[in-house]
Amino acid sequence: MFNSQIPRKHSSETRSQILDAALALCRERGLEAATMRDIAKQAGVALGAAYYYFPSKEAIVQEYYDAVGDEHSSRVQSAFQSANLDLEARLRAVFHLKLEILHGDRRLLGALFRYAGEPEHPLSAFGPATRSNRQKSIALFRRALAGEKLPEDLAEGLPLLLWALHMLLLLYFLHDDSPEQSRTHRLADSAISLFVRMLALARLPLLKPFRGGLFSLLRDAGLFSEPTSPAHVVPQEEPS
Amino acid sequence: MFNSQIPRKHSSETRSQILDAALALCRERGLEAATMRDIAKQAGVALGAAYYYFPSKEAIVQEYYDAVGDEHSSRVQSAFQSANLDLEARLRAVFHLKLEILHGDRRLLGALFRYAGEPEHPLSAFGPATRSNRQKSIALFRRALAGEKLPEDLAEGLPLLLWALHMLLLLYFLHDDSPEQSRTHRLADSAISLFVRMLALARLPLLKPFRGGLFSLLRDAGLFSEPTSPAHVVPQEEPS
DNA sequence: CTGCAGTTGTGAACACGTTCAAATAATTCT
DNA sequence: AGAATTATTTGAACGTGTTCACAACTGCAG
Repeated sequence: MFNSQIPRKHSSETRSQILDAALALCRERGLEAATMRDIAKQAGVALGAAYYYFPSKEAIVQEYYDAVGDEHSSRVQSAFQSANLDLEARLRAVFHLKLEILHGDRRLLGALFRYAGEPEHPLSAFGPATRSNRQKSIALFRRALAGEKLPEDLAEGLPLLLWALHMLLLLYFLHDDSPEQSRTHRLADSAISLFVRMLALARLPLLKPFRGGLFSLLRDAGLFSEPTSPAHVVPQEEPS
Repeated sequence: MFNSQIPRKHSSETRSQILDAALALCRERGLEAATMRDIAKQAGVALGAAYYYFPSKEAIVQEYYDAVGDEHSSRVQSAFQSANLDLEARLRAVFHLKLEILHGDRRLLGALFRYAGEPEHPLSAFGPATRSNRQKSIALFRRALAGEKLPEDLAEGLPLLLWALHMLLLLYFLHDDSPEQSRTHRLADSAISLFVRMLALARLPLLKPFRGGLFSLLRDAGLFSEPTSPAHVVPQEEPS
């Protein structure tokens, strides 16, 4: 009553009925072909009800992305706890677990990049509105690198770099029509192996200036400041 | 009469009137806000006429992308001929000329990535339908690298890598709200400088296995086969 | 029970991109 | 020239995502 800041609860099961119907139809027919009217009908509600619970059609699949992120975090955590993995194995876990979760949902994933080039759009994968998701994903890579005794500059830059690599891999995943997307999995392994070997090399003092160059490049880009204050995207941020 | 294979001419000026109106309105209001009805009205034709000359709204801005590609090729060629530039200067020319052409058209550019994740879409930036454009762009980077006496693997892989880098830079460009996108320009210079220094390093035999790793990674991804036959995307290709 | 306020649900209506049958203009053929 | 064919142009109509004024329901205070 006195604060409407707290996200509304939207109780009742209607919400998940709509969500389930939407995801089922999108998985079956693809994103465009699944119309809001079909979704509402399948959920057993009127068209308007869907818009009572979700601001837009894309917001429904955004919810799916969020769920994927949570599932990914949870599975990675389990994997890291259940065994003592070295760096390469940890990275493989992060990559392959993501691909496993997404397996079979490629049609749903197409919209991931749809608004990538429109910063002001609330569903832009690189925009401010999806920041918390992004940070949660980057944190997984930071955890995979934890305890590797890296120089400070690398420790700060590599998680972001790995996340970017992971986004590129998802893009490839979407275009991969090899059976079971086996190509994407092989590509992930090759890339990780190469990454780990280069990391060993990067520790040599000989390459210090290059690391510095990469680091200041990323810093100048404003990509580091994002976690605490999104410098290059949006200024408004209430003081917590 | 006997062959309708040759792309129809679509004579008359109506076509360019529609194109001009569309680009003007999109530049002014953004892509979504410029409706086909407004475009047709501004061009002084009926709604249907726009669809007689262009298959879709997005196809109009695709035409813009094509024009940008041609303009870019032309300007790069001039720059390379007018002076004897070293590798770094050539790369700077390619990057900055592109940014110059795009300057002021960022709202038009948003759609570049819209279908990136939907391979079957005719406007997917990485799909088969836009292949010739892509190849033209990659050729520019190949030309920038020409005469650098590179090992064969690098000579084949680097143009593609630079093109990918250039796409990432465009993505940053779209999100860059610094005045005149100065941040993007600085980022380009840093990245190019870093690239050139790493290239010198990459020539050392010490790093051969890494080059090989990167090369086979790209080859496995099927990214090389694209120029002559788009292996991983689409099979149908008439024997020329 | 009655009112009443908040929540939940409805479907007509809007603007959009797109399609299409039909109308008109241009060109070619006889 | 007139006829026939093709190229261009028109605007109504379709299906879409989304909005909105309203109806129905729920829980609770009187």
